[in-house]
Amino acid sequence: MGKAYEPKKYESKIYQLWEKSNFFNPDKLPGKRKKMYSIAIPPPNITGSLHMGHALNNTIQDILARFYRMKGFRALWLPGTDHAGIATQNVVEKELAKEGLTRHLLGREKFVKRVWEYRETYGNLILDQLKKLGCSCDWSRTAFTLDNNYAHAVRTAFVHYFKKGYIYRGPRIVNWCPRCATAISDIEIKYQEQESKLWYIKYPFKHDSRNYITVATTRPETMLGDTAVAVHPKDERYKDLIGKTVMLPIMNREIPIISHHLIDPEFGTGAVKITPAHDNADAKIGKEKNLKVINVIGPDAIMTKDAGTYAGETVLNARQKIVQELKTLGVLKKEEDYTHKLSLCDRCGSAIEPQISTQWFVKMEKLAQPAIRVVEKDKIKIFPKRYKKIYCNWLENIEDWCISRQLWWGHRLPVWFCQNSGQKSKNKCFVVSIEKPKKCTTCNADEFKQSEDVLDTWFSSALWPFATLGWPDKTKDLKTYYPTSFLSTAPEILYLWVARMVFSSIEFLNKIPFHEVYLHATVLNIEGRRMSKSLGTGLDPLELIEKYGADATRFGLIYQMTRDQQAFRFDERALIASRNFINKLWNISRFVDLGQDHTQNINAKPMTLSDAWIVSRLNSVIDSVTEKIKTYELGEAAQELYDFTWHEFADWYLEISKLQMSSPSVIPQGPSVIPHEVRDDKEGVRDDKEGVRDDKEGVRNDKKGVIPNEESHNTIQILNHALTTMLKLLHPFIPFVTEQIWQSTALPGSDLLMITTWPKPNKKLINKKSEQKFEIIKNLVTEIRNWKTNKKIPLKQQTEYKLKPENKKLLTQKGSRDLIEKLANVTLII
RNA sequence: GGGCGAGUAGCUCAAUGGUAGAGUACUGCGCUUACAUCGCAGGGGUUACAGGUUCAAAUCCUGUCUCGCCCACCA
Repeated sequence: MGKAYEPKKYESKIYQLWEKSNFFNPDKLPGKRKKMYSIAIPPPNITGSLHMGHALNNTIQDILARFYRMKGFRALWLPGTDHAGIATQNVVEKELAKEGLTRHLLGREKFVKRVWEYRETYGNLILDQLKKLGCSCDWSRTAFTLDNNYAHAVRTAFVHYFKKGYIYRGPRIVNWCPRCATAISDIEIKYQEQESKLWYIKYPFKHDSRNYITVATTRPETMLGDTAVAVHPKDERYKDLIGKTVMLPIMNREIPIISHHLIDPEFGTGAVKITPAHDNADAKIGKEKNLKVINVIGPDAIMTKDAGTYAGETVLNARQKIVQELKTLGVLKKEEDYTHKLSLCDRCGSAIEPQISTQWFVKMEKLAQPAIRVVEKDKIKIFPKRYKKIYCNWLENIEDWCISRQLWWGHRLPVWFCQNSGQKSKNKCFVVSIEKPKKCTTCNADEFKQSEDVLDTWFSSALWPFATLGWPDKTKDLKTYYPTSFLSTAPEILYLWVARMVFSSIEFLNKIPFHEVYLHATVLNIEGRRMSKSLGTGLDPLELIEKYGADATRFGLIYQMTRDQQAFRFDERALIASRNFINKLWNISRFVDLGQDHTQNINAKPMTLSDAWIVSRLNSVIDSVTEKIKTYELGEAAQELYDFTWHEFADWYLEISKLQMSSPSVIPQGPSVIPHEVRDDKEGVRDDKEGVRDDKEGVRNDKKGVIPNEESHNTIQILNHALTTMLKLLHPFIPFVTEQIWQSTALPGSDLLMITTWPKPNKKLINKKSEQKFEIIKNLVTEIRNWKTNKKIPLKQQTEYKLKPENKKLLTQKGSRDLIEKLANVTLII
């Protein structure tokens, strides 16, 4: 073993050793293992590369998987990737753009083929990166959301919902990019501040054309499609006008004045023109109030025939001309300078034109109820607790889920439109079925065309925990590992993903998908900004692994985190500290040099006060760390292990062990410090120190090559036992170095540390009295050293120290005087 | 705009209502045969601000300020 631990030298070798063992596959684990533990990984996008959030989240999962594996569970951590519709399609489109191509030029079939090629090349990169991090996933079960069997699960789910009447088709307003000729999602929109005008327009009352209500708008051209004017129900100015009608200028259409709580009385005049066809908010109000939808802007951003005299104009031309006409008509009250956020297509920069189109929906009301109940009743526990309320609130106010997307990459809807039927419109009669139907029972058609739409990516990921185990088939895996035990993920996908898995699982399997959910902290950079590639505020975990090693990266991340945190600023200095800690552990091991078969249970008995103290502390730490991992207090557990290993075991016991192994007589002795339970061994109590001291004459301070006396031998056993225990406790956090230490000292044929048994605390050995007595000695030693430092006496220099009278009583413990004198290099004057 | 969280040592974070701790940085000494990625010792905090409850407040309550995260339909 080298003086310093070198991660690069060992990490890949150790990982290979684990993989070769097959123990990542729970079915290959030794022993009976009746209890199951399973985690479905939040599948990263195939376009993704590991970022700090992944590093944190997967470290958390690996800690849990390794912990329960060592606890004797059949632990499954099932890995995989998500096809990630929009994200992946965009990435490939950008690639195409570099070649001067577009997906439209390529055509759907070739484009999809191209995306599959992309997936073959890059799709598993992120999984390889997880291996670098040390993740103990069962790679033999790796899943992908577009696998054939997964696709079957997706279609099964769709058909199920449809047959139950939960899926329907309907109009819906979407963000439409006129140039790309597609609907795009909210996340594909970028916003740009723009200097513009706010136009105030008078809408005269029908029966009193001299009076009017004034509305304010940034988009006067949409007024051609207005079907109402809305005010806030409690707005005193307009209260009496609700229900009256006004005449829409230019179009001379009679439209009602309605009320709606979404209207902000503070904005403009407090009265808003409602254009359900071309505005998101208006569409919602329109739907609620059953307003007519009039399309005045076409998908090409040209005014439609319903725009009357403005038909055929571009949006901007129409706007200018309409403002002119309003002036002429004398209904333009005023125009104001106004800066507003313009929605632009992220890809091409065109202005978004909201459009009504036909989409598919899942009715949420009945699905949401049981999903709320299982969380309310803590059948599924969410950590941190505060997210429970947030989750329930969202589901209580949930709207129907739009599941169709006009993309090419994804699961096409299992909807088959009848082609040769008597129906005039080809899209009116259709069959919903898993496979292409032979005949339509409604219209007798026998030619079909599958829907061009694909499903929202989250529709397929909602099935992840059970589809990956083989659902809808009743597989052995499903029976064995479902429901899963634990889900760890980022808080921002609580709605998008977690909630949807819950109701899907209840709907399809009548089971919860997982027992506990942990929403981990967001990793911020040191300035407190979200780590993001596009902002350039991210750190690359792989570079950190390269620099500090995988263990230090893991430990440093976990060490900075506490369970209920919402976010923390990532500090690279924590990784340096972790690297140093790992090196410390390495060197502790070099000193202790397990040197014997540590796979055997070592029965070390505390013989001295120091022994009793360290053994007591060790057992407390086992107990506490075990509890903390179970309740996801991983940062707290890491800190406790750090402190114990370094500042108790290494700083104190290791130093004392040197004394115990060289001249045991200096050690505080005595039956009083040894718990009764462990004194049954005849070695446990010694009464003839003098004799032993004589025996020790000439013995080197080197435990190798000497015949150890009882105490020295016992000290070695305690060192061994403590180190063995620490390695086990630390293994889930820093698996590589602990396994390497284990391997470099294990006998041939012994187990991997990865599958050794998790330590159990021996509560009989937790001895608070010994701990207190030892604390006194520690404090006294520190006090004397401090005195020496202040007196500028080198610590090594032997000197006399006059004990303060109040401290004399502290020396009642046999041998404690000798220990203090040795540790502080003083001769006590009492 | 709504919801949530956070403001504690120079920096990153801890602390069931009871003497405010750690890592890092800093200062002094030390290459003591596991480790200088180290050891020993030390300095450093009116716990954002203002009130209140209490024998006792970093902690509980109210308000203010600042920052962050999530959600959202400001025409």
